Amino acid sequence: MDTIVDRPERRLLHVDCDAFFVQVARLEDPEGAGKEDLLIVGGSPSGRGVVTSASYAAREYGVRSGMPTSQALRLCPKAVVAPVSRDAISLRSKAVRRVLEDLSPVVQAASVDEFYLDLSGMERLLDGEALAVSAERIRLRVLDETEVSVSIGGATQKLVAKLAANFAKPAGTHVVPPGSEAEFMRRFDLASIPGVGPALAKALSEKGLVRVEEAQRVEEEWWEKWFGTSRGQWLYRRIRGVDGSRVNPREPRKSISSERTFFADLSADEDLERRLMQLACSVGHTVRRSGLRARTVTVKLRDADFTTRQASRTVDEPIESDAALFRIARELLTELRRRRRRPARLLGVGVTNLEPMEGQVRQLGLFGDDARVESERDRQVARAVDDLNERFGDGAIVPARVVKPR
DNA sequence: TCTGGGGTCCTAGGACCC
DNA sequence: TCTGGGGTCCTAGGACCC
Repeated sequence: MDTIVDRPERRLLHVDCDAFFVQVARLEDPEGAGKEDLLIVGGSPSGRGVVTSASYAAREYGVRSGMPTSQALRLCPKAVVAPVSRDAISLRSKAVRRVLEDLSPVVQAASVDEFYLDLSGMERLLDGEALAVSAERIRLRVLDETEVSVSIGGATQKLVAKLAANFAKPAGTHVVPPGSEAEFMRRFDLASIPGVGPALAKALSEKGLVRVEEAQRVEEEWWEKWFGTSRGQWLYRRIRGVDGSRVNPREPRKSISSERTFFADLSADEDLERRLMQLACSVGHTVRRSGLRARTVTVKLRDADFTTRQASRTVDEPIESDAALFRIARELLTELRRRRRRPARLLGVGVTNLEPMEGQVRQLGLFGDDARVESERDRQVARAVDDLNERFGDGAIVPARVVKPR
């Protein structure tokens, strides 16, 4: 149960990095792309990319993250599109997190650029410091130690703290006092509430509801009638700024995946299988590096017409090797292609049903190693490849051929 | 205008077990 | 002959977030 009843006046902060990818691009390349006022980060190498993050100047032209880069450049032709390395993103993100962990007992990383802090119970330690003062102190400390500009929202609820941080952007703080959550919510459109996406926003506007203010006047029974008990109640609470969820420091990873949109659509099975192999190896590597094994493999296929399908299979014993991953993935891909055969735009491999690798006792095969999904040799090969890649750099070792079916 | 890549969570039907 | 209900797991799809 995730509902808080015993502490109605929690002191929560939401720390949100301002245009994070743009900031990191500037820090990484201050003399080059970093100098551009109109800067867009994004666009995958496929050339079919979308905007990951746009500078505030570019946003004035209507550029938004998630927008196709081509469209962004039509809106803002003078903008410069730059890439930013994942390592740089990850290092900066960790740096911000370390500072926050120094300042707060409970820190949850909600994504690379968002963190929740719970300062409840620290009143005495902070000498009765007002939450707004704490927020500003933390903002300055992060900026000073990491060069990353953040905005911070404070409230009794995560949902409200997050909206308050958005409200304070850029480089600001905003605290919503206990008891004024519902009032604070009234300034927003329903579509800006986290959890209300395009589909739900459309359903709401078809009922004539666009503003939170209007929605707050609708009685609870109507919400339940329209959206069912659970979803209806969820909405009724949410538009009043109540979500009750806790700040959770560490949640175990539930899935690992890798997918690629091709530069040009692929039709040949051999081409798809080669890409599938690369994806399986990438996922396998992450699985092993994380000290995990997986029981369910999923293949995702997006056809040229953007129809997206997936197929998955669960095996009895968790696997970790590229070879086993690939064998299952290939069967799933074959099945998907049998059902519908179009040029493929995107291919993905993912695993779920993750289990920790350590402390696992491998059962001895009832039918011997050959009948198993994954053999001891498969695992040894995978580890050897990991070792070599670690020594000579990722990607130094690639499979010489497609592994034969068993 | 033509839609990335990494995730989480929810729903719903069917299999299977008790 | 027709007919239970609850729980768990698997699969597929979809909404949503950054």
